[in-house]
Amino acid sequence: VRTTRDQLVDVAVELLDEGGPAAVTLREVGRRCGLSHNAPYRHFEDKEELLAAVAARELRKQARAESGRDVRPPITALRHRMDAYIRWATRHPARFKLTFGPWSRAWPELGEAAQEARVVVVGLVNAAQESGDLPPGEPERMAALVLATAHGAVDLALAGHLSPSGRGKASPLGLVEDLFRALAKGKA
Amino acid sequence: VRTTRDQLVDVAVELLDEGGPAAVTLREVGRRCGLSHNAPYRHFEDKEELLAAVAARELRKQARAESGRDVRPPITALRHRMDAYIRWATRHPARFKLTFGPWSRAWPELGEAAQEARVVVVGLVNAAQESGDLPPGEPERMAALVLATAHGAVDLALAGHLSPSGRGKASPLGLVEDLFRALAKGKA
DNA sequence: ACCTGAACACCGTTCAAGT
DNA sequence: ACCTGAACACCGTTCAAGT
Repeated sequence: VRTTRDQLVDVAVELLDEGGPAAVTLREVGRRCGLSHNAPYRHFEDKEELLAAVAARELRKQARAESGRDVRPPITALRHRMDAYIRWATRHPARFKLTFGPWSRAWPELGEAAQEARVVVVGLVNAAQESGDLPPGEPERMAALVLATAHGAVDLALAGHLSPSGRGKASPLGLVEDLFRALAKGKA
Repeated sequence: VRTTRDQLVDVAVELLDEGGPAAVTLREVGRRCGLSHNAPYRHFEDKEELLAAVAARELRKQARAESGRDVRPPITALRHRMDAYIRWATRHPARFKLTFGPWSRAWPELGEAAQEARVVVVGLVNAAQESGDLPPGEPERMAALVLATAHGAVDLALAGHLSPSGRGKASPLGLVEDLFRALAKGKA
């Protein structure tokens, strides 16, 4: 079903991609939907709630993308998952930044989307441990380490702060692979 | 010297800490300095340049904090450095978020501050390699891995997305220590 | 339940003018 | 060189009113 609410979220993403966070305006969102300048208030408490809905939907979409592929070995599936995350952030930096933006309240919908993304990674880490590609240890914690590295690497890369000097130039995915190597050696 | 420009940056940080990014307003910054509502335009091109000045100053201050301590062994000094970074971000989330916010132009001052922070970490990684606490390998790249993990861990923690489930609960510093352990085992 | 139009208080930015 | 005051175009939000 394509509700007016969904359309408002669509237009918000459109504006976000076009002109960055500053371009997302309740009034313009209303106008692009052919409604009055404050029609959005019939569907969202305020601007922050619209932005939270955008963030939750995009993060959930990302979490479910490419999760159907059942690649072997599991460590490769895990690498593909983190590669998808990094490519998503690189391709849609404004959406990525919004997703982890500063919220003045807690948004359950967004928290659930984040958990959904986390659960997928924990499952892949678990499988990689069973196949012997990753050492034993609490999967939740190891997944957090993998996610933190991928997330931080791509965030620093977007800011242009990921060692732009010539030697030892690092890509976000390259750093994740470095982490996998370090973890794998630890198991031997 | 305490120039008017410095005072404007001070007030901007004050507003940022008080009410988040939305509270930082050129007009209010002017007012709090006892000037007219658009006096800031005599010192900054536009709002973004003021924010970039704030970000650059805060990041540089962070990079230089606790860099004088000469702790042994070097791996401990490196851990202290990352701990300082994590505590800074946790204590001043709005400054941290602003520092890595989305800029429409490149700000050399900010880039230099980031490089300054990076150089410190590269030096500590190098020392830890020489003392045998970290395995050999390009120091720039290993430093990028360490920084990415710390940065991503604290960013996820601020968003409340760092495995808030009971078991395997991870703190940003705990994840950095996990990384050190994985790297150290690799050297043997 | 959803929408409109006027209204209020605010903001970024520009401009003519002052010292 | 630095500052002021008026002005313009915009925005988030509220409210009375319509269907």
